Amino acid sequence: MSAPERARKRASLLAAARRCFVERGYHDTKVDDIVAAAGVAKGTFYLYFPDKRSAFSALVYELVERIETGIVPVDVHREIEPQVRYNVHHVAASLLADADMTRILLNHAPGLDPAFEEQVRGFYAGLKALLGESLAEGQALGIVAAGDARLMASFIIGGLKETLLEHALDAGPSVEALEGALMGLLTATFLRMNAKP
Amino acid sequence: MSAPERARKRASLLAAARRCFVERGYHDTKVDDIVAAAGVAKGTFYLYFPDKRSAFSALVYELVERIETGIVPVDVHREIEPQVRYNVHHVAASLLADADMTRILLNHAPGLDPAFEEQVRGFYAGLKALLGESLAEGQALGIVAAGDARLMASFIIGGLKETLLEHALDAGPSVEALEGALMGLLTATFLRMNAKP
Amino acid sequence: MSAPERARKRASLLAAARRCFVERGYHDTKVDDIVAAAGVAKGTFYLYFPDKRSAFSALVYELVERIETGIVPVDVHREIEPQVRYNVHHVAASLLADADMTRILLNHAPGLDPAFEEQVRGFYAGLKALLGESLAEGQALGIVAAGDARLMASFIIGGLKETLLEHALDAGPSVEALEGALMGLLTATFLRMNAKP
Amino acid sequence: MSAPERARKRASLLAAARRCFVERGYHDTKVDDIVAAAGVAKGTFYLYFPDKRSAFSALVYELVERIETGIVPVDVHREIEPQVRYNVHHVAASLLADADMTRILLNHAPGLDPAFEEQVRGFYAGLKALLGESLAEGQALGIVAAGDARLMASFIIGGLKETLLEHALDAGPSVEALEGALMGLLTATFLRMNAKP
DNA sequence: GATGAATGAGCGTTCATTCAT
DNA sequence: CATGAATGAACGCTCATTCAT
Repeated sequence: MSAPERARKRASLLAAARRCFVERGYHDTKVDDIVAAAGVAKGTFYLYFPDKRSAFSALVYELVERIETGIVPVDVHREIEPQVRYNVHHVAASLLADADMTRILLNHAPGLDPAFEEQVRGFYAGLKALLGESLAEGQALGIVAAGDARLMASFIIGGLKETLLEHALDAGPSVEALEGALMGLLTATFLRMNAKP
Repeated sequence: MSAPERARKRASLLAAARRCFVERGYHDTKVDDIVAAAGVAKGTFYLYFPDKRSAFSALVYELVERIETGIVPVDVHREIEPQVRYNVHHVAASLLADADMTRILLNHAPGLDPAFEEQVRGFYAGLKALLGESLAEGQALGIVAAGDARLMASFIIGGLKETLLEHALDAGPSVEALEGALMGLLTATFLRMNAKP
Repeated sequence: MSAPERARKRASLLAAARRCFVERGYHDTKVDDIVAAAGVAKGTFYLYFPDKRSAFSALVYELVERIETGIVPVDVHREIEPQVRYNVHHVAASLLADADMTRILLNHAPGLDPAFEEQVRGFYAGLKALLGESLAEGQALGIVAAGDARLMASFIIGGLKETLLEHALDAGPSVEALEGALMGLLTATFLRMNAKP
Repeated sequence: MSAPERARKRASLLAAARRCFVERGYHDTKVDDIVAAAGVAKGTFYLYFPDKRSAFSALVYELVERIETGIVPVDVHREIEPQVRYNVHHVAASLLADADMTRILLNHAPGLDPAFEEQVRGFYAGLKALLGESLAEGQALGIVAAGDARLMASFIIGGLKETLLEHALDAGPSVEALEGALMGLLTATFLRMNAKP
């Protein structure tokens, strides 16, 4: 079997797994459900994943990767607003393009088991560090509200998680509208982007 | 068995359950663990709870109740800052007085099963509605930043969840310090409390 | 459940397991077979044994213990023949009283897994050491044929294993007859018991 | 594929299988292990053997054949000692040249399953019959100790199995030394070869 | 012939729940 | 009420075997 063929098969299994995890959560999804959804025999699952946990982990990892690689650290010497807007857009679009996985990442992933929680927490920690640095720089330039930058970063990440999850769960207005609203919220509160360096 | 005696036993079982859930998470906690921790026989558990899920649910409900009943809707015609500070204090103190349960409520509770998720979501929805109304009133009075009040409420709730969870997980500085920092963050961003009605 | 009651139940499970192991061998005996033979539910098995292997091990251990504790080291300063006869009788009777277990000990036990093999080999090693010492003493007294006593001990143990297993498998003549024949064989070959110290 | 080519491939598969069975035992050797060791694909195995059992069986059969065909019935009218020595040498050398297979034949083979056990028992039965006849003849000539010749044959076979297995397991002294010791043991006990017909 | 992906029956073990004492 | 032995459905994972390429 050629490598891309194998990859395609793996992806199809992963897609089936995603559907199941989304519908029933991790613990209520049986390997039998996944293979039934994928239309293969049980043993086939284990040709592509060492165990059930790995399939779940792969799904989360995929999403995390996609988000992380797309984020650009804000360069405070260039115009701020478009950069922030881009990052908000990237994160929101990544998550909302895949509302199912958002639910999984934000809702089911924590509390699975310590090792797994670590993976997810690491992801957030990375985001927070990145954002925290940008905020600190911005504060030095007077374009970000004063205060503990690390705390602010956590607060913002939390705010984004909550609003995006809500959107993913309730299928709210368009992504564009949500992004606009979030940008408005950020500029009205944390960012003073009319201030010039 | 007298009613209070029964209540005491139930509480002791619940306490044991909490310890277990905190240490191992819901799925890795066996009923055997709980009864062992409580020092009773296995059957006894089922005299007080119809099943394992109910015990977990009761723990969450307890915490949710405690928080909800203590929140005071902000009366915008009186001085804002102490009221907000009180609510922040109440929520933070409730959660952090019980870092274990915070972890459970914020980390393990979602994704358990649809019915349970509903319970937790309902709790947050209530908080957001309450906060959203207050924010809207505040905006009318010019003491809250402009923008979609409901979105703002979700964002703030999300920010609080994230920062409080982080605190519960990492055992950060004192509750008082955290509260102070959060108040600073809120007043620097969402609230314009120096504006007078 | 009282201790003896529990012991009785365990013994009944063990008896069922023995029947199954004897009929089908270790690997072809399923836990389902054992519990069916014992007339209990599957879970019950695991109340008495941590796993399938342990039940098997317990059976072998039981027999090994019974044999080992009954063996008396030959005191060469007292009359030899009755002591040897007693030991032969003890071993033969122990094994043949329980032809099933003999089959298991001599046929199925080796080759199960390294840890288990060790247990069985240790048992034989003990027997050989004991016998070897007696033979060496006997040689010093001129009542045992000359030669490498350790090798002789192994040879005799092997001979006993083979003849007793054959007897267990083919249900030969009475135990008494077999014992008599074996004594005859030993006195005609290894032992010179008419020689006096 | 030419017949010898096919035979060579089969032999290579068998060699790989032997290595695996020796290292891990029958049940812990997977067909995957064998084909990996042989460097062929899984399906190939089934072109040469109908199933896993057959490969094992073939290995045992090979050894059994080699031993059986080399044994010479003792002609009591010619000098006994060299003939016995030759047979002891042949059996010992066959087994010990291949300590691995000895372990398999003597340790793992029994207890695999009833059909297989039959094969191995048949082999021993043949040896015993052959030996028993020789012993009986020898007794008639006064050069073998008196007693039940069949029992004696079993005893001797058992003794040889045990000592040879021990040697295979513990890697004792040289084959020659062991053979010498065994001959000494046999002549000191069962055989009176100095007696002349 | 050779390959190796796919199969699916099968099994050991777990654990929430029940109920006779 | 309390107990804890018993239950049995359920599940993750294995691996000998098959068969389309």
